[in-house]
Amino acid sequence: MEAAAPSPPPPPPPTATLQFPVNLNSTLHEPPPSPPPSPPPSPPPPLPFFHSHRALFDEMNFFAADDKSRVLISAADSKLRASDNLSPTKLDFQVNVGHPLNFLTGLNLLTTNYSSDQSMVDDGISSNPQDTKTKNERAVLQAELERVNTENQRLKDTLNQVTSNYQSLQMQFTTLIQTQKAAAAGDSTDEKAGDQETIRHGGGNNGNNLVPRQFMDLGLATNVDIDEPSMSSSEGRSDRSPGTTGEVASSKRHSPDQGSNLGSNKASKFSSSSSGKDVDQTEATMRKARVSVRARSEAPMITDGCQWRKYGQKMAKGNPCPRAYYRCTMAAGCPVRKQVQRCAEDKTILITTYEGNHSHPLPPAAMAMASTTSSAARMLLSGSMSSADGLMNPNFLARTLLPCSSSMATISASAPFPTVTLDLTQTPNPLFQRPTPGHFPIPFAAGPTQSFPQIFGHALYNQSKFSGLQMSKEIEAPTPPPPSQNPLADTLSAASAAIASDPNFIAALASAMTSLIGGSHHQKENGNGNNNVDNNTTSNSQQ
DNA sequence: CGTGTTTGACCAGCGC
DNA sequence: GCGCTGGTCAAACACG
Repeated sequence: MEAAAPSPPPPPPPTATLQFPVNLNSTLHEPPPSPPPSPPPSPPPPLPFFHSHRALFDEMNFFAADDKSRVLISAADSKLRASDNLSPTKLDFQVNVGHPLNFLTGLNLLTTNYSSDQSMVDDGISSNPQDTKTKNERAVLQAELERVNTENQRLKDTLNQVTSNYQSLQMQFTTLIQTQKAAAAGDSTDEKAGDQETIRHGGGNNGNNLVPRQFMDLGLATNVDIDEPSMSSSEGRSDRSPGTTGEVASSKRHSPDQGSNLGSNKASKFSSSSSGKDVDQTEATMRKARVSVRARSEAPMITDGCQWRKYGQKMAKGNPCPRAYYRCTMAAGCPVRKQVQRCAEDKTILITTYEGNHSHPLPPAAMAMASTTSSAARMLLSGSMSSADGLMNPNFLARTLLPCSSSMATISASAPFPTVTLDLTQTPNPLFQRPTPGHFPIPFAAGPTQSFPQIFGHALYNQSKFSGLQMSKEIEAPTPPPPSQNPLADTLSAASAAIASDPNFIAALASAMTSLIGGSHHQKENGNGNNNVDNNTTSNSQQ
């Protein structure tokens, strides 16, 4: 009974709702309700914080909305400038704008003399050498702020451009696939080879461009997926009025058939034309594509930023832990559903399986996970469309979806549903292991080398269709995925590495993911998985 | 009273 | 056809 858990009403999201990436230091989260009566407990000024958190501005801004970013920085800036009404706690925070250089000394002075600086900071008449020094340091800090602002803006511009390119190329890719499908209809054997070839070598530009675009989809793609329009058709079914029962039946009960269509009738259906039927079929297939996420968590459910309503629970065969069924309630008719179940072998592993695409805007917190799963599903289905087997190299997904981790991605296109599994239980990336005060520390903690197969689920062991891509070899290997084994993987590796090498992106991604998963604790505690992420999505009492 | 959860019943697919 | 299983429904219930 999840609802039975004591769930005090979530505290109203503080103004610093973007703190979620900053959860590395919970002390920064606590807005001082009133100026602390005493200075920070630690005698030495907390300036060193700043050094370690300097990059947080980048990572926060990376995902942050513009306004919030500016607010954040301007707030810090104002704190640097203001000398009044600054509590010692706030002063600690301001230090975070610092530069890893020696001007910490200057800040130290500022802090040390804070109580008596009220008059000397702004009067501008003091000839005190300390004052001059302080001013210099302030100037340095302001310059640094300017630099950070500029960098942030540049990153956002780059982000927008990449996103735009991605969407454009994705459309081209889809068109290309369908065109090839039409051309090669009826010849499934050649079709597979041709599609694989398309992915690997399909046009120097396309093949190369495709990779980073899909990679970027991880955090940037919106929920407005290509199949989004068709979601409206599924919205009617949520009413569950008797009149829509037929639709429900057609959309739900036929799912296995749709899954089989991936292998049998899909080609002809996709090659029929570019009419809405194709779109419907794609959408229907997409909705049935599943993305599973394995993560270590003792929370009943990982926080992905969405609102979910539990609508069923069943005991699944072969697992003593019940499987819970949730549907997204962030918007009426949202077709997204997920199943949550603990791994039978290791109950610390939570297996969350997502299905469908959101038919509504998502908060930033949900965007990351939703985009990840959506991308995985789309990629899987792209593979399905290009290949009757719906195959992809696991490295592709692993590096495309989670480039900064070594988590493994596996795919099963076998019946009943094509499934992508993202294994986050063995992420060695310290970013994911960083203990987060105030947050649930488990989620991405790297446990011992996992002993589970990288794939799970009903039919996932039936990987006969994957033999051609050495899936099983990698899947069964208990070690991290080996280096890429084909040109596609090489290309992807290079592209992913290039992007992943950006420390800002890594930090941002890590923060986002950490936040997403780390919030699971709060979700259970206060029934709000977003309260630390986005004030626009507040009041979403989950479960 | 509204919202969300629980849980038994129901339905469809699948294998024998 | 029958039983098993996965998935969903919906009435009952809990909670704020």
